[in-house]
Amino acid sequence: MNPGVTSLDVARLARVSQSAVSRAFTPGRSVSDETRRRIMDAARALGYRPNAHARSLITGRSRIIGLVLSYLENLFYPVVLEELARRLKRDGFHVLLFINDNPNADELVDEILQYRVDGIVLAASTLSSGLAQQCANAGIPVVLFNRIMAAGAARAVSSVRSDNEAGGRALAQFLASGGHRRIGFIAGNEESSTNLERERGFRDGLAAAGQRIWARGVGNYDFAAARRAALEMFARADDRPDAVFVASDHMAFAVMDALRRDLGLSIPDEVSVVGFDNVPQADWGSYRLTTYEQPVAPMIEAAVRLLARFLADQEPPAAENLVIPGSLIVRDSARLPAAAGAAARSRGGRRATSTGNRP
Amino acid sequence: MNPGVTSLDVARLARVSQSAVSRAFTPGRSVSDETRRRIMDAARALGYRPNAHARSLITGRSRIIGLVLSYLENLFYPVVLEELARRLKRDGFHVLLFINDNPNADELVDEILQYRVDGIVLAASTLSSGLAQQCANAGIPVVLFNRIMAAGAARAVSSVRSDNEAGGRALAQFLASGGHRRIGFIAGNEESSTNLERERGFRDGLAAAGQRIWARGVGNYDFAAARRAALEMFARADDRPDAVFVASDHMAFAVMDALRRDLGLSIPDEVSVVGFDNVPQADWGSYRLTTYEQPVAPMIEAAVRLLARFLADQEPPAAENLVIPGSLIVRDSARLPAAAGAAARSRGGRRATSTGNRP
DNA sequence: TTGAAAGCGCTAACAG
DNA sequence: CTGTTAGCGCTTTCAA
Repeated sequence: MNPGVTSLDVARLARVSQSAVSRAFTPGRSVSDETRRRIMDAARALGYRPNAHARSLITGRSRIIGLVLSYLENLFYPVVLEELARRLKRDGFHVLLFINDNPNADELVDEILQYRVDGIVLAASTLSSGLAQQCANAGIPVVLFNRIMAAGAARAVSSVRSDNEAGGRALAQFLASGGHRRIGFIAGNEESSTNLERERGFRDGLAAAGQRIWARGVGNYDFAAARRAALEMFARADDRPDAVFVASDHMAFAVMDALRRDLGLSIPDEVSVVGFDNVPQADWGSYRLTTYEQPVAPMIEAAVRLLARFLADQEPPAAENLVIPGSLIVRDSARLPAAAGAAARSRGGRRATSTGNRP
Repeated sequence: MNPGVTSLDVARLARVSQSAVSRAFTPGRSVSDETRRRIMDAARALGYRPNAHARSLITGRSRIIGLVLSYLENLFYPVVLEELARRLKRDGFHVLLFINDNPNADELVDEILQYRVDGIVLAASTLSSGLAQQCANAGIPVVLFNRIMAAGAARAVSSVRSDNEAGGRALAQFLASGGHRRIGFIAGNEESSTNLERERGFRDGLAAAGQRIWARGVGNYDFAAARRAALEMFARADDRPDAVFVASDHMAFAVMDALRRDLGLSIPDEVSVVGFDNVPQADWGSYRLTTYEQPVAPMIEAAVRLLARFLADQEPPAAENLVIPGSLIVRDSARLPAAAGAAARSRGGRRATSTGNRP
């Protein structure tokens, strides 16, 4: 037990001043080897650890980053969370979690601000932009992850996202060149920037191939809703889509299950399905989902750098809206373009970057 | 912008003392309505929020709970995380995340202790018990979630887990009465308490039916390793298991995919598969996994109460090791006992509690 | 109910 | 390199 061992206790035991103890525990401050040793011995004997709250009170930095999420069932978010926590740990930061699915949450702002987090990563695609704005106004750096501010909102907020439009376009082109002629789309949350961009890119891509969306449903980024949308879209046996782009992998799994189990359709022989995100499950044997990858690690890296820039600069730097290129991940859930077919089928899965190839 | 608005600023604007401001922001402290109104107006005008670090410095409580996890790919952990964060939020606590897969992590202890968390939930099944012990020694309440201390370790640490043994037993009994005679087992991490208990229960259940484990593999709670274990276990086409219990759902998905896709086996006609956890994906159409549920919400509730008791008491209460009963969730991945077969097959899924039935 | 004063544990100036 | 001093923003006695 060491209830409340303070730096002063350590100082006394080591027969040095309190400041010496502080220095010994602050990397980069100069202390003689001998003094440091005495201090560390004393600290160990007493079980002393610096109090992060007291430190943050005076330094003005908490070394805590707030992460705001709305739900975790879609594995994309746990992946983001894990990646972010690991990345921040390297820089000595920690993640304080805020889970909130209430779109307009004033009290959430209060909570975040009370902890004096050094920055916020907002990865809840359905949360109002107002939250980000309020935090930014309070002087806290905010990075929107996998989303952008609603139109017209202030430009003090940065964002990192993957290239949703290019992804939608690549998927459209892939389906079109695969010979599909009745291509459906199942949307996520229709107001979300992710869905808007993916759908726009998809429409553009189809248009370039002389096609348009043949059928459209809304899944709201929800498993059950996506299932219902798919069932409805494929209800009429005579005039079905021959392919669907589902706006997230998580919904795509629901769609694949519905198509196969409820409707007895074979994928990709009777219908092709493609998704977006490339979550780990997309590679699972039951799905082998062709999808567009969101490169989480580079996105996190970019977000952390944005935050770091804020913390380093006196003046808040201008907001940036970063777009990280992703890549098309070809697996087995969609019929392949004729040319690529034979070649790719014999390999396990293929990656084709929309902005050039990666090894 | 409100860089550093303090309670003193608010006090001056509201023409009251700093203490009055403090009281106004502390639920349950007495302030006159008039004074409170003036203070709140001033606070709003200034954009003031109390500084949680300063508060914690003097109260000795941070209202932060540390959650230690090792990885999130198994959806069980995101579910736990989300449930815990939501539950704690109700009591005004927040979750500080520590992701760590290094089994013996002294510096992790340092990090946790520096933040003066009010309690720790340790849900990393592979992390050494030493971590928990050190935190407990430092006077911080620790609750082990879904695991227990290694044998012989101190008893100052509480734990909450589901009834792994009963689960293993129920699963064994279910498979045995389903007419299976060559029953395999794929273990998780062999040192983990979860695996030990599940395996023990499973062996007991088989023994009660006059059987023993026919084949055994190790999946280490890892997707790829489980796949390999399954492939190896089923390599000899002539003498295969007719059922497998896989120690976690997450591994069970890998096993099902391997069995179906690589070996062309039909589930449950040629082989039955059962898992443990009942993660959301177990209900997905491609798997429809029969499994034993870990009742996360009650487990979290129990964990939070344990923590609350610590915080309320002066003397740390005696450690408790709580076991929360779970239930068998019958779906379609395993052949049913003959009697139950016809009845259950026509419904979507069945729940049979090991300690009596639930609606 | 309210205010004045003290101090939580630490770091940052500044001298030496 | 080291110590002294002051004070981060808050809550808490204690008196009034």
